[in-house]
Amino acid sequence: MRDDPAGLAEQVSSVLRHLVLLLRRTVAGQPLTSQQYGVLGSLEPGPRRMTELAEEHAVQLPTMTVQINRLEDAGLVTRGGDPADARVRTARLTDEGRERLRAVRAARIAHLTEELAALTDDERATLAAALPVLAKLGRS
Amino acid sequence: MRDDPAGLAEQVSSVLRHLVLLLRRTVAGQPLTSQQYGVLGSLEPGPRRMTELAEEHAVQLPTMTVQINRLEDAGLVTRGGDPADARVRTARLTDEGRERLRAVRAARIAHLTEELAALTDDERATLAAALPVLAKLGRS
DNA sequence: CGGGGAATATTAGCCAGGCTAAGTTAGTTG
DNA sequence: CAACTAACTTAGCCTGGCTAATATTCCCCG
Repeated sequence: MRDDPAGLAEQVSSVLRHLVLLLRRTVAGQPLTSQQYGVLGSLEPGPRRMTELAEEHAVQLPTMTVQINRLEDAGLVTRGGDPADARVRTARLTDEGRERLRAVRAARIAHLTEELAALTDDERATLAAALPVLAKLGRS
Repeated sequence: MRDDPAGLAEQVSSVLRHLVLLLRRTVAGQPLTSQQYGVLGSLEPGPRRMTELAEEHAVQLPTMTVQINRLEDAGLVTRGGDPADARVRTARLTDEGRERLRAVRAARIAHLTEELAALTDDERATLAAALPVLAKLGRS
């Protein structure tokens, strides 16, 4: 019963639910919601336009507008424009935003590292082997 | 660099983000939100009390109250009581709720099954091996 | 017993984060 | 140059979290 796709699907579904709850707990109480953290992460390489951000986060444009508004109010990003097209607006990290991103990322990695440290070497190896497979899911 | 917990943590973190987005897409447009689906799933074996449901879903009691209110309005669950303790209230699936749960679950499993069918046997085996490890994360 | 604290739920009011619809401003094109 | 399209923003609604404030009911101890 473990190698048929349908049976496996049920197990995967159940594990995914568990991981979602885990992530929720990991994020609770941090100074950034996971969505805000995600957006900041997208800005790390440099300024991005609103439409790009919305697409990358699988979200409608108005939703991203509001997110950026909040981040701007918090002083973590600033808005800019494109000299070649006055319709487009860009968001860019402020220094404070970059620092905040760094700190939150460090906290998350530390948290996960702790979880992983509780596993055996074998378990970590098994997990590492499966990551590329998980990453493939949904790429179709 | 692949077997130190910290490096692994970064990879896991990234894959988790991907999976969260995948789940979001899977759920979009279905006749039940993932939270409602989750609650209905908890009711499948039989009536449950509010506190139990809240704990199981890692949510405060008032949040669960509201969820059940909505499901009740939708005709998918009914409330009951405990003859032995008049303080407790229980939620139970209606026939319609049971049918809805069945349909949504089938759709989700079908979707995941499709994803999994696109993998090779080896990849499925790798994934299956890693599921118990993933399930262990956060149990500490 | 009976009165007070603990347990169980609910309601109310707040916020984040989705959505669609409608409005604005700037390019593009016939 | 008028009309369409593209890029955003604003407004208004919903779900789903939270805490604080009630109600009820149970239970224990004096």
